[in-house]
Amino acid sequence: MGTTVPIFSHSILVCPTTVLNKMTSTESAPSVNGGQMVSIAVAERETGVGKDTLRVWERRYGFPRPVRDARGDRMYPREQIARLRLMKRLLDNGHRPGKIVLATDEDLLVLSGSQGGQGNHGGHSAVAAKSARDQTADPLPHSAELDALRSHDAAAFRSLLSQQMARIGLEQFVIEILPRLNAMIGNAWAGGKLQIFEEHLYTEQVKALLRQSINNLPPGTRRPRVLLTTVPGEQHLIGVLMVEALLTLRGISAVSLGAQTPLHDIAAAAIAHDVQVVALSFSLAFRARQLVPVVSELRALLPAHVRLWIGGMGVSRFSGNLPGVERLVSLADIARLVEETPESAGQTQPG
Amino acid sequence: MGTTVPIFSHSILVCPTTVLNKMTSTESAPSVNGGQMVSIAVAERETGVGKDTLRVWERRYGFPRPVRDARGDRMYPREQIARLRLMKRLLDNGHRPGKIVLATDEDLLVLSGSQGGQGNHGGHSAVAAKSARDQTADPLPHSAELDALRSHDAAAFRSLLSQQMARIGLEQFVIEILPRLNAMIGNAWAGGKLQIFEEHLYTEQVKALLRQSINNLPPGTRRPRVLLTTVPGEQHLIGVLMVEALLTLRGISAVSLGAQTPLHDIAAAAIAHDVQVVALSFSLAFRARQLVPVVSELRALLPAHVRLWIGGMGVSRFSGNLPGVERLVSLADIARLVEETPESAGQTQPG
DNA sequence: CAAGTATTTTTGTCCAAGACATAAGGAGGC
DNA sequence: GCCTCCTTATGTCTTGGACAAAAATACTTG
Repeated sequence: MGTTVPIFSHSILVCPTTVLNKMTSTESAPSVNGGQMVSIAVAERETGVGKDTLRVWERRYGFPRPVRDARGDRMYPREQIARLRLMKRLLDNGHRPGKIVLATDEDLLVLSGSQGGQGNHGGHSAVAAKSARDQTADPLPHSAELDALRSHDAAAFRSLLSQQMARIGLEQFVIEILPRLNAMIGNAWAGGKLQIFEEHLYTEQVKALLRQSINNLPPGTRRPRVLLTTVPGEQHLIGVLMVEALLTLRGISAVSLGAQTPLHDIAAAAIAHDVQVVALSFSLAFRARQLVPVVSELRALLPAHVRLWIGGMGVSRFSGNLPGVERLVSLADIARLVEETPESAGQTQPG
Repeated sequence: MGTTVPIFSHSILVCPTTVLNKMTSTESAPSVNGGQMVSIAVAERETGVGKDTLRVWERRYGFPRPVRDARGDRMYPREQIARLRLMKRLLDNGHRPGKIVLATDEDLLVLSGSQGGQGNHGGHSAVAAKSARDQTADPLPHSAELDALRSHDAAAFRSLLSQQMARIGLEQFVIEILPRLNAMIGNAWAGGKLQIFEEHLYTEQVKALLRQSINNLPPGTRRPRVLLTTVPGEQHLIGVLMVEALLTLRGISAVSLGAQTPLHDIAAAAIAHDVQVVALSFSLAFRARQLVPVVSELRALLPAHVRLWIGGMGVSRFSGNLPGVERLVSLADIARLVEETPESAGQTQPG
């Protein structure tokens, strides 16, 4: 998912890290102890907050404050898990743990409901939270798509998308409708108005529709050959699919490697597949600070004659320029970039 | 990916756990240091062996033996990562770390090549390994598909798959060809005969083909309604897609939430979508130790009337039974499970 | 010798407290 | 308003020790 997605931090692929810790018996034991305690491994899995982080929060902020079992191991009560989940969501929206641990549960709920997707980082604090309570929460534009998602009607949602696509065409659909939808879903999720599984459903349906559309197009044959993927740390593939659709629409051959290809392997693949362009997609969930170093590194690994395109919401917030790297500010830029690629000159009609 | 996939441990979406630990720069930095070092977080992601376990192995067995960066942090050379992957694979097959750390790389290859997917647990040891050396090492069956992948010809590879599917039909293709291919790719990858990006390409192509096939079928309408997804920690979606294809082939309505849905949200989705069945896919990359606890936990979260199916290579190696959970030993079992589901009785013809 | 039980070894996960680099926030200057 | 320097906040990593569950081995008994 994700290129252009305003995204929900741990939506579809949040968690994975370390691997689940403690074993099964640990999990069964809790249920014996009154039935509602979970080990630190389970807590990590259920909240998306790492074990180390859970311990350090406990040490620094005094929360969470798990009880200990006979062995001295942490056992988290369900309520703390629930609160951790809430906190995690706020963290993903730009809040800081030091601030929100002090807030009351009520404040957390208000915070999660009041603020939009991104942008408003900074000044948030427990205090700001209270003032926010006065505001009317985020108006969230009404849309048939959102209604379909909220009523869990995958077929209806899919139909709505298909109809729009049929009406305005794949290109316009990808360039105009999808970015808007992505933003809307992202906001709804961030505001707690959409559950995680509803957002998963959205992502799956859009991906399926895009893939279907791409499959129905004749395979691209024209230059430049483009390699599509995301870097490690970026799980969202929607952006890649959107670009793949636009390229294939123009008869350009695109090869997708899916998400999170190690940089070294991207470079190896670029050479093996003999592409002229490598295109990367970055969602808002991608750590902003990592963008420049990662892209620079990949640029260094790639042969000089291979162009590097980067796009997605994660790139939009970055203003600088990197030598040898081309930014895809809007999806419509693809046309321009394609024309600017020398290898394509013979076959595309500029202007 | 992954349900039934014999899979390559970190294929497409390896990482996730906690959030990527060290940053990307960690990943990029190494390339500066001679180009092939990875942090412990990355090592965990790429090998499937937990951080704690990596450290304890180093302490006890002297392997892996990472170098240290300026900060004193472990940096694993690529070769050790490759060896760890091989070891992980053997562990998943019932070997024990204390034995195989002593074996030579050659022995590891022989072991991984000589024995099939599962079954032969028990007596394996380094000694057994050596005797195995007499056997011909993993012959890696020659296949046109593998050749196409190795020559990076996505179109040719896709054609091969399409042709086979057209010849024997989607059902047989999913039940017979794909598991074999997955196993072959997994072996090739584990044996270092396939690069990461080649395996990414494989995964993407198969997923695209499956999705295309599913889209071409009429949407399922019959009971039971099935919810498909994977748990946090399991990124491989191929298994989910395979099951989705088989269900849709039978006219059964399946809803897919993609990979890594938090357990809580799986339960919420099951209720919201009013499904009779939740089906999970586990690849070999999924930590064996976590299977029982995770499944038990989800079972507890789900309403009693919702059935829980688990399948994939990650489940095959588990022999026990869990109350209220049904194992999908082979893909062909789907027919049986469907018939056994009460809600479907009115519409399916048993026996 | 088979089968079952007790004992030993192996193995993964957890804990503690500390260290440190990077991110975010804020101050100051152009 | 934008950029740079400085301070604080935060997450990840480190070491060495501990322990329970699983696996392997030894031992008993029929």
